[in-house]
Amino acid sequence: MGVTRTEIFTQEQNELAQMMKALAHPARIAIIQQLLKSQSCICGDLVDEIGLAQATISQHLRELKAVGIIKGTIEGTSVCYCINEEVWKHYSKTFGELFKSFVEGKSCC
Amino acid sequence: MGVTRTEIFTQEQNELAQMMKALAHPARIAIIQQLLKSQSCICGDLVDEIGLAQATISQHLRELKAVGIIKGTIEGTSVCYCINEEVWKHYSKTFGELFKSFVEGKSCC
DNA sequence: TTTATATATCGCAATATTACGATTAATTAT
DNA sequence: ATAATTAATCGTAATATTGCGATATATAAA
Repeated sequence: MGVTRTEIFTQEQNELAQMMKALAHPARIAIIQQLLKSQSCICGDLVDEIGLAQATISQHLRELKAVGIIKGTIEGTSVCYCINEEVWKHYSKTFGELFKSFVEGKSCC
Repeated sequence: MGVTRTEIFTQEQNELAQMMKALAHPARIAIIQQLLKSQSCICGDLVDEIGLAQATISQHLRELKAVGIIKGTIEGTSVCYCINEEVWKHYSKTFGELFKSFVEGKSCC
């Protein structure tokens, strides 16, 4: 009990859920929004702009990196993060397909 | 420690995160997919098709209902669930806007 | 009224997430 | 070499989520 039973779901369902989960925290949304605006992509700037501890931001960055949605490049003593275009497009397409699969007026109640 | 610090984020960021969270579980994705296919929308059928206990499915249904993405109608002794069109469109639009705000080739690393 | 059926809720155990201080590791500047 | 700077990781506490059996609730059938 207490563990998500991924084995009973399809790969697609698990992947969709994982994608959603990666963005299911306001700090991670904030990070993504910053990177989309594409000004400061330096980790330290993200720490300043979002009001969480450095360790916490680093943890959120790791989660986003784990699903591939961002990538980081070391620049001297700091790290520059940005959106991984390829993965971002994949997310965009997958989410888009889910939402467009809704057929207007088909609701039964 | 251990509580999401919603107070330091914008309403938009919190709302986006909450929307993602509602769909951040394969069982809830599976439920939504079933309702999109719009055959069996009866709770009991969902329990049969997804392999989780009745209590667990009921809990996931409650979470989806809590964010308004589905609605349930009592039909005799059973309950018919379906997508809430209005809320679904709102989700679709909000997610769409986030993803289309990505500017091609702007990544700095 | 009694019984059967369907769903929601309660209570609990297992696990996961969030946050942060402290520390480590790696690079740059002195 | 040493100190300063930046980010990752460790360890831990607080809280949230997941799953399910048991029970409650509500309607329908007998």
